[in-house]
Amino acid sequence: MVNTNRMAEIGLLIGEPARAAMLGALMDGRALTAGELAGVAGVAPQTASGHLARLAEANLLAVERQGRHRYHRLASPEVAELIESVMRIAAVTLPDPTRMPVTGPRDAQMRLARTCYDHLAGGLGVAVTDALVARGVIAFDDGAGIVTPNGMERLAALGIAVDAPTTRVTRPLCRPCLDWSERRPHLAGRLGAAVCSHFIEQHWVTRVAGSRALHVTPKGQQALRERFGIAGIG
Amino acid sequence: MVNTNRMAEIGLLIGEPARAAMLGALMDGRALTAGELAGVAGVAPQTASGHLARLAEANLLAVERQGRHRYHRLASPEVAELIESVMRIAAVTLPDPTRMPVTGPRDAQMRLARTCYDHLAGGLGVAVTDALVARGVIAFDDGAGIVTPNGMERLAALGIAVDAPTTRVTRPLCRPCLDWSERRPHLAGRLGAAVCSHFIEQHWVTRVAGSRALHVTPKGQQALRERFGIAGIG
DNA sequence: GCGACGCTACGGCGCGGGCCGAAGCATCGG
DNA sequence: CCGATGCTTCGGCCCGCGCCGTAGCGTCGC
Repeated sequence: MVNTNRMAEIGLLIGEPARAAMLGALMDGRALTAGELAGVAGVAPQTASGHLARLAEANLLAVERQGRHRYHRLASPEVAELIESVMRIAAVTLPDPTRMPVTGPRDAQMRLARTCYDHLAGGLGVAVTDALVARGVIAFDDGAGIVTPNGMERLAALGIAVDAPTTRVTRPLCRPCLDWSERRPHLAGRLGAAVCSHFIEQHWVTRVAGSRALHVTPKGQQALRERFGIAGIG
Repeated sequence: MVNTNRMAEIGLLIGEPARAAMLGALMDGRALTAGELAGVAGVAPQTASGHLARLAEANLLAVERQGRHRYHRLASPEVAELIESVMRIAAVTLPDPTRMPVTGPRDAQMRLARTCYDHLAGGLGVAVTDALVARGVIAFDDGAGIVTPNGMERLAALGIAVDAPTTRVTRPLCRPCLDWSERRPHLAGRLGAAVCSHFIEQHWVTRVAGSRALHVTPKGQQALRERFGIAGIG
């Protein structure tokens, strides 16, 4: 039997506004310093330090020191999936509709294009996913995803290479990820990460400082039109 | 942007031993009374009542009154997935290995066969899943699952019918579920639920009172051998 | 109607933990 | 070497909340 006390510990770690904000900020998959995380959480550095120590001690975060900075990132894709589950519930089961989050320009940009741990999400993520489905690269069978027999070749033709399976328990190659803004599945898993990396390497998108939002460059808009038949993003 | 405060609320609800125990107990998909849940959590009825009210108010639980009893169940499959995510992290990232759960006879039975929300898990769940893969009914492509083109016919031949897609956002038909004891994926989703229902209706398995564990009947052992080529379970 | 039972509402106790100020350690720049 | 910066440790304040005792409300059996 899974220890329910251990479950409660996990919940308690998420169940504090400052820590929840930190975990949410780390959902872009990058590593942030303790100071930056203190900023997003809106607490003093000492407070943040304590929170981060607890999160790291529980193996939810991985810490790496570089000079006088300490970089923190989510310990594993499994932790990202956990946070994602929480976000999905948080977005859907609002007991009081009046508490809906405020929508501003930053919110709009997030909805248009952003990262979700290590893959594309928002309008861009869904559009790219739809395009890959339409082109017969991947298929979503009612909530589960697969790569079609010759899908890998077509991906290679697009210049997208997927890492060989890691030695550990294999992480899903092609996983659907239902996110809060679009309420529709988009491409996640190892393939989703590869696509996202490719978009960034080609400078089709750039990260917006201090946010999970992505900016689609003119070069990216051109690539989206010509290679994926997508217009009107960015 | 997803409200991080709302995220913290969700975490806080899980982050209390009594509530975590209740949510864990409800992972078998059945509805339990407030009194039963108080027993599971090891707290007085008044305390349990307060917890359940909070969980219901946050839409994590659905409540149904029947006479002088109040039956509580997880509000949705999404909530079950959330709890499952927490369990997965709880089982994997033990900071202190000495805190591993005690293994007893009850634990052994749980590992052999149990329900996971609404589908089969444990050794039985994995064995049945493997058998369905070997018979070409379903396929798991590196973590994502699909039903093969003629898989539905073969399922119908086995007497297993899957409900027509619900009107709401479709729940995955064939989803892999990685659980804590086997560390291997087993069949979940609507199809997993249909398989589990079929096993129970045919009296191949029976629920063990007060537990998520399942008992495999002699009739069930025969069916497993003849129809799925599975031996040595139960 | 009456008692038993399941559950809920209220009040008060006590503990855990979040918060920041002050101080202490490392690291970098000059 | 010295100051600035990033981060952590310690200590004390205080709020939140989990807990149960008591009491109240609805439902069932007789």
